[in-house]
Amino acid sequence: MSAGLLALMDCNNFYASCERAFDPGLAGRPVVVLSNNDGCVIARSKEAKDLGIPMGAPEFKCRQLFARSGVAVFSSNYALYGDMSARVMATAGAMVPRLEVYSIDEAFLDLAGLPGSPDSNSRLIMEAVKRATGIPVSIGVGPTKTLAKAANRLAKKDPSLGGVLVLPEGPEEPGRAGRLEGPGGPEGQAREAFLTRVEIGDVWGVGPRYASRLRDLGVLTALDFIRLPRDWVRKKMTVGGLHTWLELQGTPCIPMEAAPKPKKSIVSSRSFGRPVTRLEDMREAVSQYASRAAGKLRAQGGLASAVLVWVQTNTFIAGEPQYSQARSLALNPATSNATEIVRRALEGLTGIFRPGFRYKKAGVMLLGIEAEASAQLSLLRQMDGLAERDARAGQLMAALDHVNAKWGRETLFLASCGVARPWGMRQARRSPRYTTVWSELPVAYA
DNA sequence: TCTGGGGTCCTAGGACCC
DNA sequence: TCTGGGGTCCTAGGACCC
Repeated sequence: MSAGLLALMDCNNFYASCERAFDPGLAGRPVVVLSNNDGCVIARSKEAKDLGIPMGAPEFKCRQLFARSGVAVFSSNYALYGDMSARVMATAGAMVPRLEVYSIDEAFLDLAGLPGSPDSNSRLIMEAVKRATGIPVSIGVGPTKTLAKAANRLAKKDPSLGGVLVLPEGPEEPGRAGRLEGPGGPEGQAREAFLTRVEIGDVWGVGPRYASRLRDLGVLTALDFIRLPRDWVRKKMTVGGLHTWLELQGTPCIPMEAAPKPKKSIVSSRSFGRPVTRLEDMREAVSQYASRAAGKLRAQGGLASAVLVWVQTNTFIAGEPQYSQARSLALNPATSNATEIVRRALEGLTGIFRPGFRYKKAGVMLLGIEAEASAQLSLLRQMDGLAERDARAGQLMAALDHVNAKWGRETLFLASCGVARPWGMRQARRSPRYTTVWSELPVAYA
């Protein structure tokens, strides 16, 4: 049995590829997708990267280049991307014994026990996903998650690999030839050659802070990194760094997760489309965020025991008066009831809102989340007859979720969230929600 | 000269991920 | 004028307890 044969599948330029999947006219054209409020570039097709458009570049600084070079520009369309992601995951998941969704555009795949070589299996998966969804993916395979990530990175960088890179299994694999040969054997040499090609900043688990500190010490590649003394890594980079160090050498430290873990905190926050100055508008926005957070909480079957609300002005604008403040309030008993969570969030807002500022952003966070199933039933509440009220609130929320699942987000919503929403996001160039809203289905006819 | 030795809980801050 | 929105984990240090 070959333990630890892991693949990382990563969608290429995912958001840009989603836009392209429904609009063949975009083939070969540079495509970029903007963040919420159309603020900055968060996804680029290959053609857009070749134009030198950097990740995270503010839209207003690129506007001329976009126009000059015929770049197709989209507001982000998470309804579309989330649904396309589910289709990609379902397609790949049907072909492997286990799949762990790691992010909207990435999954770890367990390839152990499949007939055929890892390379041919990876290519079959790549083709199946492309056929079913139109989304191109790259796949890296290795004995640990960190090595699979690194292999994936190289598979994307080096076009000659055709989107797939399989690393040799390492000397650490018990009972394998590599172990007998030691690090100097052919597999050990191949591994070293590979690690030399992985820049230190590209290693999963090494962020900008550590990367810069390591470069100062002359550690430029993954190979340099694994040659550092174990104790130094443990001391300077804590256990996380040590896991990275071990995983790069073929020792698995980060296991596959069967099911996504329930969130311990849930955040809903947005920058406003234009500055908010009036309390009424702020109350609508906070209502909206609190009720979105409550919806996410119910979706994972949780109850929150506290809600944190915060507001802030635009820290980018020098010379304008700045203000930011947060307040947290207990939810007792813990609840997922949107009306109750909104009520408490608005209470908190009343305490922190100061007139005379141009607010840029607000948010709501749910904390102290426990599983609904394990929630304690308060004897006191039952005796008070409050249990009945709780049950009715629960039915109301279930009805709300049901209607919105069936007919689309926000078919039903709390009146306190407002209707006109002058503070709402800028989304000037959103594509249709092709796959999740009936009226926006793509049209195909002769 | 001497100034114990653990535990637990909480918070803030720093690092990372997408 | 204009710069996203989510998350997690680890550690150090303080408060408090015996």
